[in-house]
Amino acid sequence: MSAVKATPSDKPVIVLFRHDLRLADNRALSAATTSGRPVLPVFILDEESRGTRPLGGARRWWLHKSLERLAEKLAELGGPLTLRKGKMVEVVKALVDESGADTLLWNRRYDPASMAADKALKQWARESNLAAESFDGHLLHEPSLVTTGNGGPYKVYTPFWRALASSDEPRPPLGAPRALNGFRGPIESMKLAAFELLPSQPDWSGGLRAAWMPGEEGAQARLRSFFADTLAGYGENRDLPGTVTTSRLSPHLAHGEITPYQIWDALKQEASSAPGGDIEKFRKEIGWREFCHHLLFHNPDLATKNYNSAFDAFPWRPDKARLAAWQRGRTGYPIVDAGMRELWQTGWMHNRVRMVVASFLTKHLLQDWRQGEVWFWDTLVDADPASNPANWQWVAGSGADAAPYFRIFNPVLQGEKFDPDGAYVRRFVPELAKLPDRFIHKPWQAPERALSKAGVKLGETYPVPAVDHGRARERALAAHKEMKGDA
DNA sequence: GTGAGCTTAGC
DNA sequence: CTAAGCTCA
Repeated sequence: MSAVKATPSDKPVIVLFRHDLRLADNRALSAATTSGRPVLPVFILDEESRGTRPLGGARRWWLHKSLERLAEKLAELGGPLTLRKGKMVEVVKALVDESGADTLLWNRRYDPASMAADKALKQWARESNLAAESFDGHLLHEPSLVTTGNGGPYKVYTPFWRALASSDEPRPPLGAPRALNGFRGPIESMKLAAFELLPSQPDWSGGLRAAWMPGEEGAQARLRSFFADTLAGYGENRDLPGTVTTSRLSPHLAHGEITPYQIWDALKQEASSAPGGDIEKFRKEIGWREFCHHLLFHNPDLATKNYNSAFDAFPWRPDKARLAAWQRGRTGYPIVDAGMRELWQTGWMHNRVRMVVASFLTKHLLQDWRQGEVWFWDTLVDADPASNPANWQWVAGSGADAAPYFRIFNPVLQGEKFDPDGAYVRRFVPELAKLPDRFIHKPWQAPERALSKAGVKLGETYPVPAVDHGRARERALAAHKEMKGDA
């Protein structure tokens, strides 16, 4: 807010929206509105700045829907959203020229390309005698400020979490501005449709529309229903994909429709009335999100480079047919196929199943984790530049604080343990729906009579397993030995 | 230097 | 029961 006060003028203030598509707990927007000066809210679709990773299809759909809602709400407040396309710095320069603005405000981003673009923007503002100020909102703790006793980055989650727990309590969230003194000058805005964020032919977004309500109101509704229906028992139930057992807040967080400060505060209030392990368990998940950003901050190549460089020697076996079978949910392992189909249909996958499918791709099929990371990036509505690569590397064994490589998930046991009645498999792999519980996770073991009664013809209506679990496991362990040089 | 402790399990 | 170092204070 200091940047605004330090520059007494009636000139407009530009507020940049990026992945902070909300009015509440938006410090940049609040700083602008409380200044009393004309406010020009802007969203720039930047797919050109150096190093920018183009958004995947699922996030593009979400972005369209969320911008639609944000624009409506800003218009109601009196300051319509201006849409532009191009390199962040160049477009802002043009907008400053057109509007006469002398102040730029934004909420900070933390992926390497975005940080570089924002740094360049601040540099240009300084050289041009413009005020520029950035604010927190996306993370509870600045990744650069969390350090070990030696001043280095953390490599293990638990000490990182302890460090967060012993640091300052996150600030309370801000409310939404009640009014907005919108800039009145003639500023041209692109039409949202011109961003071309929605799928054209064919329109695959029906499942996404049915599953989600993008936008700030959808995020708050999700938070409320999580607290009302799911938080009690979260610690125990969160591993069960068959019903709603997790918060499902991730896409809202990824787009900044809700902030971790708002969630943290809500948890705190809930804890005062109903203390319990479930709340702490969920806090730790917020902690993992922070840890992933910490890892990305200190390892800008996290999405493309093995965190543990020993894995550079891992003998992956690239195979397009196997990759395609995994992507389309046709591996012959029901829990894997259900997960991949949930992803394809809804743009999201339950956390437990993400681990199972990632383990299957990297260990059973020996496909490079980067193949999986790219697929998730394109298909997840919550695709996050930090969480996605960090968790892929965690599963693959190349990441920070990764599980020992020899712990290879058994997709049958995982299915039987976490989807015991097969409800999840039945929903997303309907061709197996009529199989009895005891065969739902291993149809190849079902007697012919049970299969025909359920209308299943292995190899026709549902694939035979792409690999045998036991042999695949031995092959993965051998590959790992080869990597270590003691093959 | 030293010791405690380490998300998610399989055989 | 296995099996791996290695981080962090």
